[in-house]
Amino acid sequence: MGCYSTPITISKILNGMHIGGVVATQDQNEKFFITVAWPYPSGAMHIGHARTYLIPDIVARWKRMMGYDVLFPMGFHLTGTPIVGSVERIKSKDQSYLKLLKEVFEVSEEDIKRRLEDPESFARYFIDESPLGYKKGMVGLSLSIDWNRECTSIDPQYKRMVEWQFRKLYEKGLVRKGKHPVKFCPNDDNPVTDHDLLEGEGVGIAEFTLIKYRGEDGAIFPAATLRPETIFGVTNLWVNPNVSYLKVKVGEENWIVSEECAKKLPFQGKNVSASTKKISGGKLVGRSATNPVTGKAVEILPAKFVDPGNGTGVVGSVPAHAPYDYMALKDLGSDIEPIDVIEVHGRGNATEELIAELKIKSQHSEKLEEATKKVYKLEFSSGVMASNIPGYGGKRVSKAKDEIKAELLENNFADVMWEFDEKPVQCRCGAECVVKLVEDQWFLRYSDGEWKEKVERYLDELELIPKESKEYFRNILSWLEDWPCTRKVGLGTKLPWDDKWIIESLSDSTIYMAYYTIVPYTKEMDPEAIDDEVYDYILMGKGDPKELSEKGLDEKLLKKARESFVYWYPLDVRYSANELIPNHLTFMLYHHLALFPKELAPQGIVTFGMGVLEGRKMSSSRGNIYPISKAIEELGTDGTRYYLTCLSEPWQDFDFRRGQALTTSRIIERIRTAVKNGLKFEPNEHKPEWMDRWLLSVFQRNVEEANRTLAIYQTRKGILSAVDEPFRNLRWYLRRGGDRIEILEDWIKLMDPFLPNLAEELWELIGKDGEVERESYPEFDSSSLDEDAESREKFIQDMMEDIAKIVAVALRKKKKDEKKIRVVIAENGEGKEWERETLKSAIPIYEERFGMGIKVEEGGKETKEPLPGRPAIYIE
RNA sequence: GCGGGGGUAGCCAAGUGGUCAAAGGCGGCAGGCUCAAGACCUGCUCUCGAAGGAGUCCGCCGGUUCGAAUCCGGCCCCCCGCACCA
Repeated sequence: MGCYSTPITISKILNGMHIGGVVATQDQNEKFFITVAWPYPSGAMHIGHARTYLIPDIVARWKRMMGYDVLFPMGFHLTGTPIVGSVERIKSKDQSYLKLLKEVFEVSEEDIKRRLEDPESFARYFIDESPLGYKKGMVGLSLSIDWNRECTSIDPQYKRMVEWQFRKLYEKGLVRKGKHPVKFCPNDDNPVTDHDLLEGEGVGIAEFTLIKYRGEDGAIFPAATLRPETIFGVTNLWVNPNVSYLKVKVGEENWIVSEECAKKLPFQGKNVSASTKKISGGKLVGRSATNPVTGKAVEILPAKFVDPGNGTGVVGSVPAHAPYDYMALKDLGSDIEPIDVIEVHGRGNATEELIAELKIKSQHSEKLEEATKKVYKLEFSSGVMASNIPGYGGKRVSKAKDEIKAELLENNFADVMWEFDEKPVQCRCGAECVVKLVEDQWFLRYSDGEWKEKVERYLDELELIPKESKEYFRNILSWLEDWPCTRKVGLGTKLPWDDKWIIESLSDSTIYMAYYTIVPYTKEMDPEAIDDEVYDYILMGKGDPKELSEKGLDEKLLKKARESFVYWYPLDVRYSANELIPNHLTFMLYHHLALFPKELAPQGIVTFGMGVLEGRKMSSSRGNIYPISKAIEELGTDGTRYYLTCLSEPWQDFDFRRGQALTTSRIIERIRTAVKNGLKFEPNEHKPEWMDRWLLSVFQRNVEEANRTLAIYQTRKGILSAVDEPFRNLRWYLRRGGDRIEILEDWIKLMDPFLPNLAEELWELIGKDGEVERESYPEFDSSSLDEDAESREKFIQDMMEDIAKIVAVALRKKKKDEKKIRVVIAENGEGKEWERETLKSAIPIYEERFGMGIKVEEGGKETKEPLPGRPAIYIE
């Protein structure tokens, strides 16, 4: 297999031509600033990444040829924990990870030791050095990136900007401290993300209300519930007679909870004094406790369904609305009557009905789970509080729930604790995770009404592609809450006013597009000398560069940085994955709108669909990736570009199939061959006189379509119009006796944004100097349109199809020897001359195609009269 | 559960009221070129049909309409996101 196009790229690299990239110029043309989500270099660059970076490259190249000053930069995101985690795994000789490095990422034993045992060096390895790394992949794909702007999220100058950004937000009151429950590994003493879990991915955290029933001796039985509104219907409490309970001191109170619960409470901000006083559940049975709201005493009864590992191990019993409670009372033979506190319009008690319907016989029935869910859902969505409930009668359950809970908490009648809504949740280290309440976490206040509204309003001005994503954004805003923006571990920028925290990775990369505009200048600055005033000047135009220069910075450099920012900002289009809409892209809008005037917020967002490989999710850890280096080797640079582009539009999902890619990408070779052959043609006198006009005409239609679709970011349609269609037309033209390829120059220009290496190669081949990419992109010229020529060729093609049908039917099971085709044109048709001339020109291709002689006649005394424009066809 | 997207021929994928048996690509088949293979070129690729026609077809079921892949209602199935994580 040939690397069709790579030799040119490589020769450019050798000639020192900025490794295939393109340096942005500020020529005071119209500017176009385009960025794409920067990669996190924790492994090999694969074909999915390749498409992400290729699509904006096509647009950047097109805009450049359209005469824009284009800025298409690239940086690398190193913030966060995965790289640090990978390095840890190497140090601890994690065999499965080492295997991945060696076998999938093709890292040598030596490089693992030499380069990968430090996070920054690890990242640099996958950015610069690895043959499977990002930069080699991007260069190999001929991406026209301005590498002068390369930067990372841990460059000191970048960190200064993030510090500036956070202090600004802090001053505006948009960052504040708060509490939040998280998944936490007690063994590692660290919060865990879903990614770090052995089991329990996607498990949610549910907030239980602990209702404080006071026992006779003053000890509190905190009954855990998800339904505080049922407190009015509690008839008794449940404990499990077979488990141990502890009396522990929580703050000033004595609580009786299960042993498991006593271990969890300290993680949830409860001040718990250790206690060794065990009480068996059985011993609690028979005691009584007082309902804090109704003041009624209720008895403590035994129930085996009570799970000591969930909540407190103490449960309030609401037989009217909880199937478990109902059955447990039945099992005990108790005469306690259920108390209805929720009504569902138009039906009786849902609990009793379901128990009857599902034929549930005891508290051990498996069907109780199902019944419980149904009752809960029904009563939550369509239930109202019974009319006799003071203060809440008639209120919707969904509303009353929160109000009652708030009231209970306010009166110290209740507390809260968190539990996973599914179990088990197990850390990679094997330990069982707990819910921890992080107390001094910093939050970005995305729930802030004013801030949120700004974003919401801006959505209407923003160009969103595909436009469906606007609905998606709106939906995100409807539920987006405050975002915990700091972490204890990982790479990144320290929170400027509280340096035990590191700014979390999605929060430190919300305005980095602004940073690209100034990298060439900040690189020259001493990071120590950069303070908030410097960024106030560069990004907001405040202050005087002359005064600032006294900090030890070059005044000219400062001015240039400011000019560059002003020149390029705002961002014209942002490319990113649609899975980043719920976080990064939304945050990007928030931060821009908080820090800059609306005019400087990103103008457009294009979101990518998902990619899969051979129908399966791409996954480095499972080895299901197709590294970009391999793609370039097997398909060639332009072959890879071609296949990735025509696979689907950017926002659509795609399935990369290597086998298909191998055959599809052969088009590069076919075009090359066709052009080479086309150059050798001798003038052909049999060519119909309109053929050249035809070729120019249909080519103009391709030009129009290519420009139209690129302008709306439809690169798939774009490549079909710029590459496939002209090629198909060219082949028809040659088949029809065409002999001079007048469109060649423009066609090469047209294909350049998509297949730059092939374009350059052909450009040279046809004897042109310089580079195609410096030429102007062809623009639609309606004066070349030729309706007559187009309808003639259309007529010929339609007739060919009709003849083929008739030949197939007429000659079924017969030999075509000595048969002839006779085409009879209507003699009364106005266009009979036109028809005859057109059809006669096609005789050679018809004869070749059908292997029979063909006659074109007029009139005739056939049974069926031919219609004008619809000649009759006879096989005889 | 909530929200977003989707189900079109062997596969991928265009297609938003008639011009649709449905573009294009891949695969398959046949022919040409070639010593041969690859590449390249041409044609065929739902069923029936001795004349350009007919039938069936776009996840399933109904409806609107002279006419539905396309519009409306209901159902089934698939993918993605639901947060402290890049």
